[in-house]
Amino acid sequence: MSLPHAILTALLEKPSSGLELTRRFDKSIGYFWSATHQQIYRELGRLEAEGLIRTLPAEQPARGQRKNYEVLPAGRAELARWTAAAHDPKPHRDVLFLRLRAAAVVGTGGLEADLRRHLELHRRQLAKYQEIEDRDFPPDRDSPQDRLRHLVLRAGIDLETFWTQWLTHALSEFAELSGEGAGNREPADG
Amino acid sequence: MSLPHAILTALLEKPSSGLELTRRFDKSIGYFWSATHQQIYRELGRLEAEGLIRTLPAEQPARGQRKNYEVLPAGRAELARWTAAAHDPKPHRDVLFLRLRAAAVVGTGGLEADLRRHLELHRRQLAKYQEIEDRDFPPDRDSPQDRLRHLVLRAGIDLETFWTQWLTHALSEFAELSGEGAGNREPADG
DNA sequence: CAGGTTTGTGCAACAAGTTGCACAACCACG
DNA sequence: CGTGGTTGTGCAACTTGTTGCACAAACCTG
Repeated sequence: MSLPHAILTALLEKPSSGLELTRRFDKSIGYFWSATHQQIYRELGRLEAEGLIRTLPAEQPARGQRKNYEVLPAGRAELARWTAAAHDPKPHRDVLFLRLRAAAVVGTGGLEADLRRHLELHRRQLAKYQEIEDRDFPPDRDSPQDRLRHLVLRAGIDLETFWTQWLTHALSEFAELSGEGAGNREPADG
Repeated sequence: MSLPHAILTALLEKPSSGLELTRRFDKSIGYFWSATHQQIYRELGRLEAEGLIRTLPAEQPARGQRKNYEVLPAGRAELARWTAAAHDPKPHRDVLFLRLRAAAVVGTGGLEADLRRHLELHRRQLAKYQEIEDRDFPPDRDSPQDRLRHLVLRAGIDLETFWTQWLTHALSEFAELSGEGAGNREPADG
């Protein structure tokens, strides 16, 4: 439902080929919407068939040749419509919560190490985001576009902050649990 | 990848029929892993075929008859293995961030109203979680199982807190943007 | 006991995302 | 000039989740 609109946005920011798009989805856009090149090519084909984008008229190459796409007015209109339309927030489908719930039943053995690993990963991601913020969003530059992009980055920073704090708390709970004596790793059998 | 394990967890907590599971997925488990009854029935069939669960031997009914499932030792082992295995955290795939990024290109018209709606929804969800916390996690009850479940609930509370704060911030930015004069709703055309 | 509603189980088709691979052109290097 | 790596495009099969519907039994209610 959303990948075509992510592509339209990226193409409006700058007309690109499939591979260029893939690279941008590995960087900035990919922080909140990842996609493989296979997905992107498939979607580019659909969007072209629907008349929302077209290849830049300069070139008309054969298979295996680079193609540059740009957004047509119908594509811009569709993106504007989608952006303004109501979308319900979806619950956070996180495997980690599931695993904690499972651990309450089958024991916490091995889980702690992975929590530590996650903590480290989230700390790194947080540092990366903060670096981007320092580099790309100095206090003076202040166009509406900058503000909106900054807003998205802030969400990323705040979410990573949440994860580092929550994982730290979780690990301290784990430490207490295993410090309370035997019988805590494997709860009573059903 | 995770639904079967969610079902195993739920069945270990209490052997149930498909519909009972569906109801529990609409409540507590569904806060972080939702599933429809169709998904659940399909998965129950697979889990039974793999020998991880079985119908309670008491009854052996025909189609349209209630069936109660319980977890077999192999199922418990698989759940323990999965819980302890390493899983990489996935990026937050949120449509809202995509829409903000799109709004930076096609304008913010209409988006503000939906942000307000989201804020209201997240406030309500937060209130619901806090109610559950007050009701189900008094400071005295303190078994390892309780602690782990409380940890998951805390994550839900903190995430909803994040959303309400971030959305409030986003709306204040929007107010500033539209207060700065004309030409801000539709950025310069390409 | 006839007829409608609720409860419970389940299939089929579809949509979205993932994985694996194929293949063309271009470029560098001996 | 040929051959091997890199760049770029794309198909096919699979997995997971969603939507729509079918159908049986149980339970009311006149």
